[in-house]
Amino acid sequence: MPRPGRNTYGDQKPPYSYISLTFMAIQSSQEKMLTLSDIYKFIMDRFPYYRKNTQRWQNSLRHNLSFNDCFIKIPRRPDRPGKGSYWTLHPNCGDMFENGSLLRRRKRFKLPRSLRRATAAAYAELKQLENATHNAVQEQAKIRLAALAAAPSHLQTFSTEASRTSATTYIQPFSIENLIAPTYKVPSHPIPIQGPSVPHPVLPSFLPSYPCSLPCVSTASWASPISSSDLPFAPASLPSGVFPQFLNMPMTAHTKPPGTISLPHTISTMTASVPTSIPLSIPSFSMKPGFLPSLQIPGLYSGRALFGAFPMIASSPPRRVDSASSDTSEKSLDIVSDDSSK
DNA sequence: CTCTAAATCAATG
DNA sequence: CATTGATTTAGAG
Repeated sequence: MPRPGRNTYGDQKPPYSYISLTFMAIQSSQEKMLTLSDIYKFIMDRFPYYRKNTQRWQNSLRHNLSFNDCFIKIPRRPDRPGKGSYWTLHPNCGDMFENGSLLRRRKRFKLPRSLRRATAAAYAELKQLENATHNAVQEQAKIRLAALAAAPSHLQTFSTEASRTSATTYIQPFSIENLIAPTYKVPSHPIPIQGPSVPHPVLPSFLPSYPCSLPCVSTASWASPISSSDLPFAPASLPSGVFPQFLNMPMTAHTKPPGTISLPHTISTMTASVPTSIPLSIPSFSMKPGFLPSLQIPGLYSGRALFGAFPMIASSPPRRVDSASSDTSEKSLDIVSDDSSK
């Protein structure tokens, strides 16, 4: 009995349907999600039969992707450009081949009309989110550039009383670094986001795992421009019980532009409440000037702010907050800083 | 054999 | 690349 995984069919046609092949390809991937060309490659790598007549079977495969509800199209992230969407498996289609036959299923996996519409709506929503997020980033860039042209007085409202009275706090008050990544102390309460707001859609429970950023605009502070002892983040709101796989997943912090910082930390705990919140533990790490950090947790889908973690600077001066009253109310936060001294 | 999933061809966006 | 329809092929019971 041939098993999927090792190719022993030579030039003979493997006894798998296109659905099976696609299923295998997506399952084999780390993120359970592949582009069309990735799927092509998986099949052609494993089964020499499909190295010929590509036009024919690839057209059939595309037909299958569109036709079968068990395949869901996921939009690309803006930070992962390329052609084509990602394809993933509907989480409820796992028992499609429960009878063992990968050739023909007992029954087609078909979604009710309403769910098909919901899937399409979620897809549209995600694309909208990408746009909104991009717009938010652009807006922030404008605001910060405008701040560069103007006096930096309102930036100082982010700083503490002590730093405002200290002439040495801003060594280069007009530097890009101070505008893009200004030194400021964030109080125990989250900074209200001003300017363009990012939509906060409901997470469809049927959407699959997906690496994403978390909406992390919240309490945190860091020093500019080089080293940081804390990273801005908030407990992430997640649907409960849907994605157990994000436990112990590595996290990375993305900067824009450019680059990625790998955080040697994983999500260790997860409460069971609804919505689930994840206490994140993040050590100190260095950031270069000009960053827009965001947390990335592979394996977790969230249709929320794709660049939600960067600190927003309000176009109008926010009310000043005194960091001295640092009685933190964020009990779910679990910040681990190996830089105990600031 | 019947039923219907799967494959194929192909038009269209 | 993606969607959809029409049509044929073929697996399962």
